[in-house]
Amino acid sequence: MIIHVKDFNLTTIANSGQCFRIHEIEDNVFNVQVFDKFLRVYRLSSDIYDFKCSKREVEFFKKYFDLNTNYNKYKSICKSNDTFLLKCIKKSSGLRILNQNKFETIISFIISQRKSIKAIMTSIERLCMMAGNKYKNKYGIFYGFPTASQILKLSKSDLQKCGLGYRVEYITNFCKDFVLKKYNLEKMSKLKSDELIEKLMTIKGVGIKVASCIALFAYHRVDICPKDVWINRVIDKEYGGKIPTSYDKYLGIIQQYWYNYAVNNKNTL
DNA sequence: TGGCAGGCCAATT
DNA sequence: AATTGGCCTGCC
Repeated sequence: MIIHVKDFNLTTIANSGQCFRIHEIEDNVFNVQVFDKFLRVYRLSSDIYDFKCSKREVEFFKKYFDLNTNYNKYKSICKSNDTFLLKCIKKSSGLRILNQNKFETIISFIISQRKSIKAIMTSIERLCMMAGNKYKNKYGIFYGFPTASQILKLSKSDLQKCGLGYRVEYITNFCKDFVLKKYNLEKMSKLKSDELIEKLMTIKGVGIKVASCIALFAYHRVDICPKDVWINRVIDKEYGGKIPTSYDKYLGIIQQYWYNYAVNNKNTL
């Protein structure tokens, strides 16, 4: 299915740190995995992509990639004298905040703490191979993201083989609570952003940073800004330690432009 | 090849 | 309220 879309760059998104299962396997060819779904994507030109899936699934993935949103409304919040942000936006065109699977995002960002993106990807891939559904298509063999009960079927030593370390108990704790329906992830969509963060932080192993990532990347709370070392560095060096309050409404989006610029220009920050 | 990586928690001031 | 040590492991 051919998709015409402006301001969408899958390479930038794959490296944006918000997702861990989008791989550019060769130039302009992508494997996209979202929970138990697989999508092959070909980039035909900067504005034309070929999504190899049914018409119905296209709607799912358009929502996933947030393609029904015009990002100019976010970009226009940038103050005209904020040359740093202007530069970030310019260098990060095509970036989008995904609408990710909530369960997968919670587990993934619990794993993310004190790990590099590469190490996160390795851990998640192993976890999927070990516990997820195996399926085959003409593009190869793939593994779905495991459900809570699939994760709970693994022994502690199996989980350790995924390189999860001390996070194992965080993950099994949450999976147990989840199957007991202590958390209704869909119902939590109704919470206000601060209440959502508070609720997410009741999960053991989820602090303010991980909760903010979940709120932004799975609940699409574009006002929430996860603050990692790079964002703190940007705030310190470019804004004298204080973020302009006029960005509040879309701070999560702004953060993503900052982050993308920062990690690609580590020497300048 | 040691130090660090996109934190969190519990204990301590 | 703010600071500190410990935690597991993979990666550069």
